[in-house]
Amino acid sequence: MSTHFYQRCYTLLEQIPKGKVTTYAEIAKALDSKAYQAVGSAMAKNKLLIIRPCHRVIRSDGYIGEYALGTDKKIELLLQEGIEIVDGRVYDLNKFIYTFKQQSNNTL
DNA sequence: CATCTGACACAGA
DNA sequence: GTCTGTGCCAGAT
Repeated sequence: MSTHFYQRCYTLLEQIPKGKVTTYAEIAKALDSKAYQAVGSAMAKNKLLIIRPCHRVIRSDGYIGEYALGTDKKIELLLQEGIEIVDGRVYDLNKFIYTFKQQSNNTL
């Protein structure tokens, strides 16, 4: 797989602790890119969605967004993680949001 | 609240 | 190798 970009997305996915969620934009920014949509595409293209907890990735609006197994399934999974979801969106996104640290070689 | 445009990476022709 | 279309989106109007 030469999809180096996608691989990075999957790697960041594993960085998300259980009970926490993140947004596509956050992942994109963590990759120093603005391809938030490409990040989502990585999840969709991912066949290991069972292994890769892509369900912990939601939209910046706080809404769950789409999911390969269906939005309802994604919500169910998040509920099991302990995320409070109301009316198809996270009640307190900022409460469960997880931001990636700058793991890049920041040699300032 | 609904709608349109913008930005980026990947797949197909 | 280049062009077009699209996608688990984001932000502004």
